[in-house]
Amino acid sequence: MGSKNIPGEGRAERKKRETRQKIVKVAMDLIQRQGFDNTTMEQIAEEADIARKTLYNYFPVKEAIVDQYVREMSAELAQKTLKNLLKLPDTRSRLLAALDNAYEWVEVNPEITGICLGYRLKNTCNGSLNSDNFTGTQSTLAEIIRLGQEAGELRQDASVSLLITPIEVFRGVVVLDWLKDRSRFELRKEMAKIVDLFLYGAINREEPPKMKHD
Amino acid sequence: MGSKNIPGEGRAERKKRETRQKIVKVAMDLIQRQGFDNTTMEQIAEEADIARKTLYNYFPVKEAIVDQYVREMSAELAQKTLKNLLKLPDTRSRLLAALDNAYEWVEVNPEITGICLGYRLKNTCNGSLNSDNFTGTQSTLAEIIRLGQEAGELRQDASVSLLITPIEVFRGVVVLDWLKDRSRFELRKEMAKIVDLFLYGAINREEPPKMKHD
DNA sequence: TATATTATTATACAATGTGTATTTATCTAT
DNA sequence: ATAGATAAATACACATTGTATAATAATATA
Repeated sequence: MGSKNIPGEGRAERKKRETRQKIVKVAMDLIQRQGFDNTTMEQIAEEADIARKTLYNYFPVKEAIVDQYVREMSAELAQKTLKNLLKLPDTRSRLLAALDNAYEWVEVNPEITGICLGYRLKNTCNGSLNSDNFTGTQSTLAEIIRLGQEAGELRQDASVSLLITPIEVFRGVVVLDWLKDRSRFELRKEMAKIVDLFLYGAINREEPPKMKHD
Repeated sequence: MGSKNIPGEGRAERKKRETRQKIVKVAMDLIQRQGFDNTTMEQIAEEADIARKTLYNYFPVKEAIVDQYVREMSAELAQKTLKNLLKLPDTRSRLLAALDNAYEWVEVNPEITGICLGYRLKNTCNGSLNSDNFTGTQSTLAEIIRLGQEAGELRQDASVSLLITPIEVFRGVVVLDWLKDRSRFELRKEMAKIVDLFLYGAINREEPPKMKHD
């Protein structure tokens, strides 16, 4: 514990950070072993050797602990993924690779994924918009889109943030769909279709456009 | 109460249906007046003149009452909307009209919308997939896409259910985005951009149907 | 009418999350 | 180094949620 000495950090701040880390570690151990619902805040507090009320000082709800954990994983994953992106030839393959990486994790951690997505949506609604709300996957996707625009491959009349919306959301939805019934389809195959739809749109290109005004 | 006599319905079934309706009515009155969090299940039960436990027999969680209400509203709205769709010339205008209608309601009921979306996502995760999980807006969008495919306007190599995913999801996301900070943009303008993106895709084209926005 | 079935209820319970006040640890200025 | 300021940790009490159990009431069916 406290292996890293961060310069402008007093004892209090360091201990807080350590406690926070310990909570996440201890909580995730319990949750992975017993399931989310079967793990109480009491237990987590006990195991982390703090009072229950203190635990609530660090994380206002149980889901927030899971969210913190997923953010850390996601950031870590994004860092690794980012390096490999430039090796790939175009936007399509980059998108597929990035999503593929993310799903690998999702497939192994379905419960955690579901809890985290639900929590984030709820928070989005309640409007407490955090500035550090940017997850690892999101930053990866943003970079892919930026690269695509730079190369002239993607349309430039739409901002990165507008373009990221659909693809980011597709990701969430496909995951949810898959969580509902894991045997129904293969996550990756479905994702490939969605990426295609995102890139080329829903309009039929075989025939000339039929957009007539009257 | 009990104004409609449904043929094969005994006394018990009728009373159950009536109680259910009464709960939704009473609960929504309270929630609209006091807010969701300030309305307790105790209060709702009291007002509906049933025991708290009985209330839980009808709705397992408070959010489920709101969801039920939104479903009813949504179905009603969809019926009205559907009639006007055929008068419109193409998919683009139909999509915009349908979403426009839906947003009118959302703008008036932001809290309810947020609660309902959050609840549905959570349920999706937990995998209890209801067969009657199809909302009014979804059926409207499905019909629009079906019409578009029939006219050869939309690509036919993708199923309705696949095509509906992105547009349905866009809808949710734009709403969420708007809920976060209602002053930031106009719901309808943003939606128009998203519809374009859905139809024409993110790829840069030689003769592009450029997005028309400021 | 008698009986089986199902819904309602009272009661008790575990757990979540909050508010308040007290104690403890850390930081800062002298 | 010490005293006071500041912030965190804690104990305690509380309202609320949602569940489990068993007794009671209402309804359907024979």
